[in-house]
Amino acid sequence: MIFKIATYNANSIRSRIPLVQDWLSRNRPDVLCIQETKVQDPDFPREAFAEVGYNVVFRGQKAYAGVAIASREEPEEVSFGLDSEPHDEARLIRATVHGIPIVNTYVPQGRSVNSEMFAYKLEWLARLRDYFARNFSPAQPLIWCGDLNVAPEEIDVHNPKRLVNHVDFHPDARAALARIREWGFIDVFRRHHPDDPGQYTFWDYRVRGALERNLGWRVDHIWATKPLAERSTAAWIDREARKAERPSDHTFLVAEFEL
DNA sequence: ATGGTGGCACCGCCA
Repeated sequence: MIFKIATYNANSIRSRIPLVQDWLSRNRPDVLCIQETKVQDPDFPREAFAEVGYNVVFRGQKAYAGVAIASREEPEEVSFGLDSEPHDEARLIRATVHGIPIVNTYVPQGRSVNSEMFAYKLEWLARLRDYFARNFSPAQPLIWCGDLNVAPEEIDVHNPKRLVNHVDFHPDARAALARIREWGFIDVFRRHHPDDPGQYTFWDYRVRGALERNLGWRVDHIWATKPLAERSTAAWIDREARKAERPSDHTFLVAEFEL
């Protein structure tokens, strides 16, 4: 079978219900990982997912962060948060779907390089590496996806020289991400698009004409351990979804695997 | 040029 997984930073799931329902109906992925749901669990619009044939598990809070995994099959082994303090349950959700463990994260953005929040981001990535090492093996199938809030390489931002002190492209953030990659992940999108510049998943609302001028960032990712990455058959960014009515500032990233 | 837009909170915070 072809196993199709997608990731999407919704920037409020309640604001994005029509867009997400339409996208799920047209694309029918096995799994959609969502970040920045921005809703407390009792108010999560689970019925909107059921209407288009999806189960959904989630953990959120008021106003910020929040993660969810929607899937056609019932998810197994669902858990929330890191395995060290603070758990940050609204930033990490894990589930097994069709036998494949999936970790969906909304990595802390970090605000500015000199802030405590940036130090927290770097610690968070280091703790996430430990989480993978304690709970999984790079020899087993595993998908890590989500808004990782890091553009890994120069090719992944529109102006690498100017953005070097941005929290999503700072050398320390890139090094922290590389440490996790070295544990045993392959960047599935890049595997299918080597040396293909201008492939972005996020265009800042605040930059005038950002999408048209392609002033974007590739900060949303689908990574897989080697045994699974070797089975990936395609990966693409759905740029059209960023042109929808009331779009998120991010768009959908999709990958397919032959299982 | 320390803005701009968008979302959700509530009268600012986060991205």
